[in-house]
Amino acid sequence: MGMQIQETIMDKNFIPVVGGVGYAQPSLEVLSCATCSIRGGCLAEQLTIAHNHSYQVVKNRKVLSKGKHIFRAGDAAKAIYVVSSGSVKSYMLMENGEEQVLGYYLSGDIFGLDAMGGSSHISSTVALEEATICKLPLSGLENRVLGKGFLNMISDNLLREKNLMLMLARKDADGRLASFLIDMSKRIEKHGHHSEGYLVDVIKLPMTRHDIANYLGLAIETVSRVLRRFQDSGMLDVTRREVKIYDYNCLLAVAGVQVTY
Amino acid sequence: MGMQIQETIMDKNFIPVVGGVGYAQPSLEVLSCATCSIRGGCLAEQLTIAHNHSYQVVKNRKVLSKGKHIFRAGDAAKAIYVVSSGSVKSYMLMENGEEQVLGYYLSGDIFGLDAMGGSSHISSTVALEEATICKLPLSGLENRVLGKGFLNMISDNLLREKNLMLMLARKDADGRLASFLIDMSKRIEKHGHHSEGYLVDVIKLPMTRHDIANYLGLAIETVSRVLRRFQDSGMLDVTRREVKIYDYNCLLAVAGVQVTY
DNA sequence: CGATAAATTGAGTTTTGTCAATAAAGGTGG
DNA sequence: CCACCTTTATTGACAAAACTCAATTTATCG
Repeated sequence: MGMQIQETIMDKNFIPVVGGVGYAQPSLEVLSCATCSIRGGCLAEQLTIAHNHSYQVVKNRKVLSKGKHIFRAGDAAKAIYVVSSGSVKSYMLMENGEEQVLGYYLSGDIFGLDAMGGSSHISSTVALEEATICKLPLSGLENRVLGKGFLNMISDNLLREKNLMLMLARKDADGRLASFLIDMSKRIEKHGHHSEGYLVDVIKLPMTRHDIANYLGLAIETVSRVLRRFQDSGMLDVTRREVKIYDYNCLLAVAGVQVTY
Repeated sequence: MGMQIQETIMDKNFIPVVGGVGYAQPSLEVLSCATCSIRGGCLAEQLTIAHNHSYQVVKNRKVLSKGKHIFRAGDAAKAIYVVSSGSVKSYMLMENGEEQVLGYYLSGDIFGLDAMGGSSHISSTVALEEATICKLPLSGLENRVLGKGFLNMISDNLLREKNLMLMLARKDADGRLASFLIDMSKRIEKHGHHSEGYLVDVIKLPMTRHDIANYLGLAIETVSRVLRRFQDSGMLDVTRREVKIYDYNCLLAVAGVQVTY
């Protein structure tokens, strides 16, 4: 692909590296695209697949420690981010200071689309654990050409939102937890961290019960109790953040309807 | 604006008309852009503002009677629709045959974005009353240029979804109903159907209690009871589909937090 | 005008939230 | 490395919110 990739300092948090294979500059802070584990190809290339070659693609990659923000609501930013490893939480702060969790992004997920159209982000994003984040500066998103990857990204986003809406509008606490666990399990599996070949699917939840409850519109006590009930039924085992799923089909049944294409 | 507007038959439901002023062909079925009451300019123009003039803009407008579908889930369609008058309901049918209402679109609202990325719509849209719908065929959405209007559209959509999510995750029945009424009131007002200068804001709900309940994730009896309670408190009057709002500020207080820029 | 659909209202049950106490884990500094 | 403190999670008892079932009234449509 005859794409121009250039070293450019974008901001003090994200240190740019040369993309492609063979130019890795390994360090604790800066990683190259060569070590990227994202499957299905690099988003930056997809985003510019129908590109007229007059723009430059800059890829920045950084390791953020737990609790560090990628961006905050109000930040003027026209960029899209990709989780290369670890996990992040997207949330909004309301007038009363309360927080509403909007979603979680795991390895391979794309986030930061809420800045489109507006000049600044409406939500904030924070690392839930040590995470590697790729920043794709999209200055001048206007007047750019839509690649297939871009449309798929918007489409995936819409589908995920519809699923969440469905969950909040139609499901009880059991259904919400089951849906949540299935979603997490699927997404972890998708990106290669799944223990294939085993009967037991073990997932590690990167967020607190408080965050799960907030996201699902439940009280944290309800989250605890439902997980306890799931465990008592033999469907799974929970030990704090670690969940061992024994009966995936049963979990699917409890979750009820899902939205898919 | 040097835009090419051409008469082209797109499908049997939507009969194309010549855009601009002076070429109206009034009939019960076909209306021209000249009679369009959408404020803030035509979307078709905004969508192609940075256009390279090699594509053609086709505008189709049609009056649909109550219960008629604009599109159904699975329909292969790359188009965006605008409500010129009346109202429509967006919903999904789940495996068990149950319906989930995703949203309502009133005069001036844009819908049909769920087809982006995928080759077909994931939701269905039906007229709640007699409605005039403009169809903007966007064949070859890929490789088109993003105008500011397009980005704003996506941005507005995101904001509305965040608000719904917030409502379903954090608000009780009272909050949901209050938010819903405020949202409807605002959107009716925005497009000029508001009784300006009066102390009483009268809105006509185009959907059934069943649809409201479904959308808000409540039982229809709860919707009835909450509206009754609102009426007893003197905040508003409800007579079936007609709502007279006496104390907008009180309604705002009950609704609680809202998401805005 | 009658039949069907939509909306209201009441009674009782279920689900979920709130308050409170306790236990376990993780982090910090001596 | 351990003790301490803070955060996170669990569990129980009770209260509040919302749902279901059922009956009735009121519109709407043919």
